Amino acid sequence: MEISDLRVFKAVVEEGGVTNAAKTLHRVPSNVTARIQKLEKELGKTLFIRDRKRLVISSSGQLLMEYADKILQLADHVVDVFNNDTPQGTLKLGAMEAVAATRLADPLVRYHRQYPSVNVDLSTGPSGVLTERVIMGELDIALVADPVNDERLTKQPVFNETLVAITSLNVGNIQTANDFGVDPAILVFSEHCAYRKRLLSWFSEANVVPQAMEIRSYHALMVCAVAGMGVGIVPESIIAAHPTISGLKVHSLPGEIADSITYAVWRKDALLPSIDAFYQCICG
Amino acid sequence: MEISDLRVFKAVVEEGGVTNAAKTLHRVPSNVTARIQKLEKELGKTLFIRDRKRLVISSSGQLLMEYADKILQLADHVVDVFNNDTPQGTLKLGAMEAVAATRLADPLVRYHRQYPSVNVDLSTGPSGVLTERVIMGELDIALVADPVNDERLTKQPVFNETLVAITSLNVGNIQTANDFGVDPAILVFSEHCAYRKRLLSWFSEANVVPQAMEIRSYHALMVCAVAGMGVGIVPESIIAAHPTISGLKVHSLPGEIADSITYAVWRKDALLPSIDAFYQCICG
DNA sequence: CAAGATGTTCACTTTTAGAGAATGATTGTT
DNA sequence: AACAATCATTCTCTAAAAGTGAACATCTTG
Repeated sequence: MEISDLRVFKAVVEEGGVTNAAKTLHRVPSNVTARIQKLEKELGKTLFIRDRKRLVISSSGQLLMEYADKILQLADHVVDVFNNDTPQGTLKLGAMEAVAATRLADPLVRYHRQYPSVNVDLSTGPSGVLTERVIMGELDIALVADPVNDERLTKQPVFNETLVAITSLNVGNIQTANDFGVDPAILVFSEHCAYRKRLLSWFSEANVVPQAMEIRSYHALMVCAVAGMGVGIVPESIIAAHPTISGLKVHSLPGEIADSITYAVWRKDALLPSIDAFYQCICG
Repeated sequence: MEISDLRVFKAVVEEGGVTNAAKTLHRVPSNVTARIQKLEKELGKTLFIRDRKRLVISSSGQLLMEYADKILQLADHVVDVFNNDTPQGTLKLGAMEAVAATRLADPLVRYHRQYPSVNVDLSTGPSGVLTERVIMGELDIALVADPVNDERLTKQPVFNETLVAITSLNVGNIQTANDFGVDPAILVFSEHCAYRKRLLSWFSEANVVPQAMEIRSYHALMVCAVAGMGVGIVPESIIAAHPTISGLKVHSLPGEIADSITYAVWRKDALLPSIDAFYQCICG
């Protein structure tokens, strides 16, 4: 039983005969007869009552018709969905924690308002992991910092972030990596965090190897900085998003460390309308 | 897009590759590749991400998978329904009014208890019309009196009815058709009622041409008989079913008129399990 | 009763699906 | 590091199927 068989069957039922069905299907009557007979043989039931050269649908035929209608409706809907450029289905979105915490709320609200039939599935994680998941097809699109160059990916800048160092108030002004004193501790979000790499590269220029502490939330990270546990590196926007934390000293960093661009990355061959629509949404 | 295409697609997704899918489908890998490519070309989307000779389902593929699952489930269910001999669907049942009024309640309750997934659609009407509707496939099975012989039909006796004449109390005993007096009126259910024909044939033997009044309910018919409007012919069971009506005089009729058999009739080529099950139900 | 429809059959052509061997790229093993 | 195993794909060839068109039997209609 194939979808085309059901199309023929439905045509015969609706057009009320082989001849008319053949006309609407742009087929020849003998072909229609053959396919109906094939269906009847396959299902082991007579689908039509032959009443003096006229076909009248039988009870078995009506039973089949119920299913055929549903199946054909689904099949037609599939090609609709694939041809229409209306975003739908599930958008698997990835974002760094910092982005998810500060930049994502507004675009997501707009996106959902504009395309309510899209279900957004958000994962957070470090940039490298997110990018890999995009390449592997586990994510549709991700918002990451410092993405690798990969010919399979499209890469578009979406946010400019300024990274700052944060410490407690009793730390003096910072000009170079040496100003953190001997054996400094740094507070980082995760082992694979892109911002952490920048901080480390700054320290390594000054031949300082800091001790790293992983803290799994930006809020906690700031609290730890206030408590004098070490120096953290966060986007400026994170601080703006947590105005309730006081006793935090914010240090500017040199441009090559401070200026970070968040990119949207997605596979070049992933042409789902929901992906494109999301990118439009995050730009505008 | 055919159902077999979706089967191949689903196998590739579930088995995680062309090779294993080919194995479970008892096909050759090249064939599986070809059908996936055919699907991708047809839908205009890449269904799988080719990651160094490995296939990973893409977002478009997942979207298709949702539909494919539903379609395949329906398709499999169809063959289940047609192969299984479990009654289901809609049973289009026809019955004479007299049968529907008195004999049908019990079997229908039993039938519905035994096969709750069958929806019964009951029509009433005169025997000739019901029989014709069975032949035309509009009804699955009908309970009728005096059915025509038709080679397309199976005919099985199910009830023995005894027909009686009913009049008001002031009518004397009836031996022959002459005993109704001159210019008698007869009360009949409908123009095409099988019982009416029997009554008329009895009168015609006595060269009496009665006036016929059509009454569309057996209850009303009995009330009219009590009121002395004429003589009615009804199955004995109808009287038993209306014990509240008094003042009714019941006259036995000669055997050849009185003895009526109600038959179940259905098309020989209508092999729906629900039909067979109903016949079993009405016998036992 | 003739003329037109209707569904079916049959012989034939065209299209499509499937098999099988070869290839190139990748992974796992020794 | 070399080698075998695995995997998806391409190509050619064969088998199966879908489709065509003419002929036919039956039924309906004017």
